[in-house]
Amino acid sequence: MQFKIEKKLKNSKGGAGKTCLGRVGVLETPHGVIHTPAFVAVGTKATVKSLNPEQVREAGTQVVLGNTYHLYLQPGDEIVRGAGGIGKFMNWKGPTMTDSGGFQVFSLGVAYGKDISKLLKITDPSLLIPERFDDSDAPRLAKIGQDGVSFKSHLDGSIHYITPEKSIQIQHNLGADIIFAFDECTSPTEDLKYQEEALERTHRWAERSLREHQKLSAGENSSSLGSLSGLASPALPLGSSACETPQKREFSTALFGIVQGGRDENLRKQSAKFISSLDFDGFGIGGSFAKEDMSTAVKWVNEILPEEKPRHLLGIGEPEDLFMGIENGVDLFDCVLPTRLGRNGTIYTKNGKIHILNTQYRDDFAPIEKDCECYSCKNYTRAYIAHLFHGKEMLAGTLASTHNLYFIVNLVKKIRQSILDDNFFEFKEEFLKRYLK
RNA sequence: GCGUCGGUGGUAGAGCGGUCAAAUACAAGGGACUGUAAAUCCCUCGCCUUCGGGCUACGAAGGUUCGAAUCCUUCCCGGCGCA
Repeated sequence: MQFKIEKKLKNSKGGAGKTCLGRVGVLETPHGVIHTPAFVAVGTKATVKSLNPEQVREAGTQVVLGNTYHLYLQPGDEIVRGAGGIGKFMNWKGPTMTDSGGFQVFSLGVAYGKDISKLLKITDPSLLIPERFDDSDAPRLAKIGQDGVSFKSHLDGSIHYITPEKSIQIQHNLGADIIFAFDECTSPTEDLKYQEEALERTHRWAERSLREHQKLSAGENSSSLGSLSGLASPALPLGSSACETPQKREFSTALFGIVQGGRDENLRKQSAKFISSLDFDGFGIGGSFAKEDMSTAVKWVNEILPEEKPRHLLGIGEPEDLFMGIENGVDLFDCVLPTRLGRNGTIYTKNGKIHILNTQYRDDFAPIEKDCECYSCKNYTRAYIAHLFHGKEMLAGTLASTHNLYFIVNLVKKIRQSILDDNFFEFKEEFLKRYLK
C-alpha cells in the first residue's frame, strides 16, 4: 500500500497560504486506487445491504469495508479465504477493508441493550458524569477479559474468544487490502479511570495485532505469492483514468492502528503518540463520541499522527461530520448511515434529510432530487419510492440506499475537488447552509 | 315467515356485569438511526383538555341493576338452516 498527498488544504481563516490539516491524496492498494478523502461503503457481511456490487460502484464507491466478527461467525473466515478473499467472494473488484471486531466489543458489550451508540447526544448529562455507574450485571454479549474478548454470538449464543492475534488471523483469511488492529471502543459514559485502563489495553492489543500481522505477512510473502488471488487484477473500473496498473510490489496487506482515548485530551494525544510510534501503515480514529467532542478529538489526534500516512475516521459519515473530518485531516470515512437510513425510509437531499414515508410524498411525482445523477433519481419519483416503502417492497430499500450512497460518496468527492480548486471553505459554507437550514 | 348465529374504534378481532375509551394485529400519523445485534426500533392513534381530568361511545330504542359493550325486551341489519 502506498499513500501520496497531492495537495494540502489552505487555511482560509489563518494567514495567507498557511496550510491546515486537510489534504487530498491517493492511496494505492493491491486491488486499485482510492482517491482520498473517500467514503468507504460498509458491507459488514460482505455485502452492502440491498445493493449489488454494480450498484455500489455506480454510486461512485471506491472501497468497501467488511467486518471481522460477522464474517468469522458466518460464513466463517476459512470459507471466505477459500473463495479467494472477501473481494472475490462478494464480487467486488475494487479495494476492500475489514474492521477488526473492536467495535463489537462496544456495541455488543457496554452498549448492548442500551440507548448508547456510536454518537451520543448529550441530552442526558447524567450519562456523562465522571462516575462509572455499576451495570456489571446488565446483559451483554461481549465481555472483556485479560487477553481478549469473549463474545456470545448474537446468531446462536455460542461463545467465542477473540484476541488481537485471532482478529488479525481472521482478517488475513478474509484477505482485505486494509485491515485494522483489534481495539476496544469505549463508551463516553465510562469514567477517566476506566478510559485509561481501556486505552492501555488497546495499546497492548495494537502491539500484539502488529506483531501477529508481521508474522503472518512474512509467512504469506515467503509462500506462493499468488496464493491469495486478485493481486494483479486490474484496478477500479469506473471513472478511474488515474488507475494505473499497480506496479509490482511486495505483497502486503496494510494494517491500520487505532487511536482511542475517549473524550479526554491527554488520553487522545497520548494514544495518538503511542500508536504513531508503531509501524502501522495508517491509522483509524475510533471511539463513541458525544457529537460535541468529535471535532476536537479528531484535531488533537491528527496534529500528532504522521502526516504521510492515511487516517480513517471510523464509523462517521453525516455530511457535517465529513466536512469536519476532512478539514481536520481525515482521509477515509465509513458509515452505515447511507444504507441503514435508506432502508428505513430516510433519504438525503441537499436541503436536509426527508422521510419518504411521510404523507406529503405519496403524490409527489418529482424525483428525490431534480439535479441528482443517481440511478434512483434518474428513473423514479418520490411517489413511487414512497409507494414501495408503504408496500414494504424490497426495491424500496435498494432505491433509497442507491441514492443515499451516491449522495454521500459524491459529497466527499465534491469536497475533495473543492480542496483541489481552492474553494473548500466556500463550498462547505454553501452546502451546510442549505443542508442544515 | 320460522329457527339460529352474529352486529365492538379506519379494518380484522378480543372482551361477555364493575379494574373498558375497550386486548392484539394491521392500517394511519410522526420520530429515531453515525467502525450494522437493524428491510429495525420508539411514540401517537374517539373528541376536548389548564394533562388533574371532562365528554361521547361497543347497530337502535327501552328496561333490569349501585353499576351494562357485557343481562332482558322490541326494532333494524347481516350470515346460515328450514319452509
